[in-house]
Amino acid sequence: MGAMSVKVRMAPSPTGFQHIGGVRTFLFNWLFARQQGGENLLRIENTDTSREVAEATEHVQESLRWLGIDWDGPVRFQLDTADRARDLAHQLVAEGKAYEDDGAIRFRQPTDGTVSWVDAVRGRIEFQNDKLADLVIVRSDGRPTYNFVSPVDDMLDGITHVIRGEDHVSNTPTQINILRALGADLPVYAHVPNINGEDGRKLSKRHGAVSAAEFRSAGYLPAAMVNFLALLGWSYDDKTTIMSRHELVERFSLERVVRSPATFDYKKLDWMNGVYLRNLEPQEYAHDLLRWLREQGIDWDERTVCASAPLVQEKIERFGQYPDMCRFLFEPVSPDGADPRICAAARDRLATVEPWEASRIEDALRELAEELGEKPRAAFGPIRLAVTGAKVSPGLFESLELLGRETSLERLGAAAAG
RNA sequence: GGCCCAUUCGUCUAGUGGCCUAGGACACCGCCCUCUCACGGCGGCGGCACGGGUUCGAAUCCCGUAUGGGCCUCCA
Repeated sequence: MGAMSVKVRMAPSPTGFQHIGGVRTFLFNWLFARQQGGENLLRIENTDTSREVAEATEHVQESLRWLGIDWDGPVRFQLDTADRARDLAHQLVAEGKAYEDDGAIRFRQPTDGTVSWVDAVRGRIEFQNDKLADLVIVRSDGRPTYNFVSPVDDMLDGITHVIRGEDHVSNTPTQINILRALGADLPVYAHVPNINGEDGRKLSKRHGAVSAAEFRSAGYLPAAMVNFLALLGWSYDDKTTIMSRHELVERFSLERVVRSPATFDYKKLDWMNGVYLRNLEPQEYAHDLLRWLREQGIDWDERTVCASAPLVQEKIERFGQYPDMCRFLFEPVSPDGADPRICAAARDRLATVEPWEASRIEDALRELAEELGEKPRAAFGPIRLAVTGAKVSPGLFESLELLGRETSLERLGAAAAG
């Protein structure tokens, strides 16, 4: 047969929410597996089977599904191999490669020489064996520990490439020694850099959104998230930034993953999401927007939402900005501060516009502005305020058309009276 | 404290000894467009952490220092 095929794994901890940094690491696993035509497993690193774990597990899957990061075969659980790991630990004891200590079992590290490996992203890394502590591999209560089960599972699953966060670099020499003691082949290790907040510390709540779910409810598109995340610690060349999922799969390589940690740039994500939003077909944009609104529990009229979609497509970079921008189409507004004189004149002029469509409305209002001796900018401001209740809105004429003559005149009238 | 890792514009990065008076993108600033906000166009600001080597030549190689991070749990 051909060369051994690639098999990687995504190994989340069931913590209740999926950190975006973890997602990035999973994305690298996924990109690598898909590009190599290999397998990508999902293995939950659980140590118990509580209801919380079950919910967290479901949450992880939901986040990955949202982003289109799929996995092969059933979801695996670290706990499932606990018995097997325990047996292997006893085998190591029998062979003198581990020993009992206060009821626990400790792995006996080699006392001299070095352990090293050629990391697929960081190059050669070497540790002195005598600096490695004898690791507890089975607790006194019989539960195997993470740093034992993890390599054991990798061995059992036939993992060829361990792609994980750089915080595992220090665990690697011990895991390698364990694998060797077990007589297993070593996988290729690839330690990818961390993602930090602006202060150089681990990305956390105080920096902004951190979980996949938060980005979802803020109105980011999966394709934009994937593109952005892929570029955090990896690049294709010196000028390409917008890449489709397909292009990413085609171009990804571990060799081009950088070694230094990256800072999460929310503004760049916003920009990129805007690019993706603007590139959507109008139909698709309206559809995605509507779906997002429904996910948020906002039940604004579907036809109006769809009709307003083209008005905002070039104006917002996240769906989360839509409600504030278009609320006036669905809820009453308060026209505080709108110049009564202009609003009254606009109401009178608009009353006879026929038919009620943007271009006619525009003609009428421009004429009016000229008659009033006002610059368009000065004349339209009060009208916008009266009709949309805000200083920023979609195009004024289109907004008026969408709102309808009746409501528009009402609002103008209210502002004229106020 | 010990071990390991990292260090190019504010941010993500290109760069693997001469193509670099260091390129791109985001952000920022200015101008243009313009009914607001955006979009788009044009221009600008801005960086090789520091110090020693090696070399005809260093962002690129070596050593040291500084700074930041990770691990050192019967956590994962």
